[in-house]
Amino acid sequence: MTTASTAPVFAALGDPHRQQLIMMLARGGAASASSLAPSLPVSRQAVDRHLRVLTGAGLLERRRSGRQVLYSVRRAELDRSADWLRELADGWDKRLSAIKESAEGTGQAPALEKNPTDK
Amino acid sequence: MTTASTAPVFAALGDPHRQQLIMMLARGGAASASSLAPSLPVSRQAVDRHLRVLTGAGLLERRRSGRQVLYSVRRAELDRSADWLRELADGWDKRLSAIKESAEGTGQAPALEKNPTDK
DNA sequence: TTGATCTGCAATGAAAGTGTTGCACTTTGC
DNA sequence: GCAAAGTGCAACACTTTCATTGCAGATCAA
Repeated sequence: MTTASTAPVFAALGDPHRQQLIMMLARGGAASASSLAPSLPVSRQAVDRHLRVLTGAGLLERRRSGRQVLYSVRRAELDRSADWLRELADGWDKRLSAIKESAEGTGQAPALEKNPTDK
Repeated sequence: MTTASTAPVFAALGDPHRQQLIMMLARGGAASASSLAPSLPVSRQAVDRHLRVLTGAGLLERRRSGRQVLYSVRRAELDRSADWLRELADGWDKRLSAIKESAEGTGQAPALEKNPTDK
């Protein structure tokens, strides 16, 4: 399964400035740190560091174009993380269904209160 | 639109231990910090703090049951974050389509290189 | 009431993240 | 070559996060 490999992606998306940057890139197309910086209340260097964090998480792509470096969105990684969330939610849904069924069968409160890890 | 309100959720999901905890809760049902702690290589207090972070992000629900406190998954918040990701990916897709269309019309490389924020 | 179990909270320290400034380097156009 | 524009990187301060230990308080069963 998709274990903890999505953690860096979520960590990267966990910063408001980085969210803003990736939204700007998704809507406006590829852009450089210098061109994005004026839209944020931080320095050009700080923006570049954020973009590198996003790139490191696999969410962005870097490529050189003349004297500037352009960042653009990598959709695959977005999809992967969305899938992880969906699987998590579905797992929880199955759990709820199983509990409901069990409750209907026995007529009493199910194993929700039970510890999954007794030692 | 869903702006930066999902940032705390992603930040909460950005830690491997917290991912592990929420997966355990989704699969095993509600549980307390004490019962979850033996499955992780950290102390009971550390686990409780992680669970509180997840709760603060809206991902978990706390309720008292006798002498223990049980945490369980709140599906709504998972869905909200998954939606945010999907919108982001879709936005990028639309952008790509527009570029492709523009390229077909003019017969040359489109605005991918252009800065969206000129100042 | 007593003892065992579980939670709540404070203090502490190590580590990582965020943002800044300053400067060097590369590329481009004249 | 020279200047302008853009990127790369290092040092620094500040804040936050992660995890620990220790102890107090609450709850339950006998």
